Amino acid sequence: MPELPEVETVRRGVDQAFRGGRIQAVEVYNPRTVRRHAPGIDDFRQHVQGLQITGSGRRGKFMWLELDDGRALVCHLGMSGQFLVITHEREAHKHLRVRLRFADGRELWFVDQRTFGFLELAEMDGPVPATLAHIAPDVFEDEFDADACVEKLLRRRIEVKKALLDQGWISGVGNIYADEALWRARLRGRRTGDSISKRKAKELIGHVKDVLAEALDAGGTSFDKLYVDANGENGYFARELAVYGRAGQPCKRCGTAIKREVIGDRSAHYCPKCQR
DNA sequence: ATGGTCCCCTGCCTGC
DNA sequence: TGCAGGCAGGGGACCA
Repeated sequence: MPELPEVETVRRGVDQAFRGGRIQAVEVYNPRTVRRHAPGIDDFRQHVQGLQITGSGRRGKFMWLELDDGRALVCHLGMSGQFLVITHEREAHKHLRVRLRFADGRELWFVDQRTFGFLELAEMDGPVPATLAHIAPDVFEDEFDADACVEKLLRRRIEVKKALLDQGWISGVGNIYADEALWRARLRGRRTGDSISKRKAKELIGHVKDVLAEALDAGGTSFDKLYVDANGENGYFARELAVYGRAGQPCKRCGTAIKREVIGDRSAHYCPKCQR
């Protein structure tokens, strides 16, 4: 579910609440959530408990908590993952998968309905965890190279929409913001990378950055209870969406009815008149 | 390396 | 009312 703006909003909330905190105990309620930790649940618990959170980071839709043993607790929210800061005792959430108990009595809950999310322990490899080597920098990172990105897109034969969802090219963009950036660029997601002009490709990258930044300012996009920030609050970008989820409604630029199609097994929303 | 297919899950909504 | 099918914001394993 969550894309870069939502993950960044969550990261900020968790960082603010728990930077400097010490993890006293770890409880894993669903083994699937730590499936990427090969040595298993017990090993995961033993290695995480007792550690202090010294900071946090994010690349694309992956976030991590830096630990005082030099490693990182890497987290991906998948389609429905949430981190909730728990300050007062309350009944466990139905989809609580992992509970981190802190020395001061507070808790950090990893709640995840669909269990596509995961937590894993990773060594740091420079600025990012080693397990994220295959994930490209996102548009807000210093390492992000817009010109190289454009050149790469122009050589790709897949649809631009698919390329935007490829985390090895640009990370952090998911189905919502891919559609929104394409609409802003007046570009059909069906077009292949090698069929567009360099100018259009540059424009698209600019719109990706803009839409992600605006969504982050609004605290992300919430359609339902599956995305809330670490304090349980909604984001407000849904009202700004131009095409995502608006099939049949008028284009905010030209009034033509927005259409929905399927590209790469995912729904794609676009204006048939002003996107070419 | 690149591109395509299929799978992992749970819950909600629609139509028969 | 019940049930099947479609759909949902993601990533990765595996294949050609």
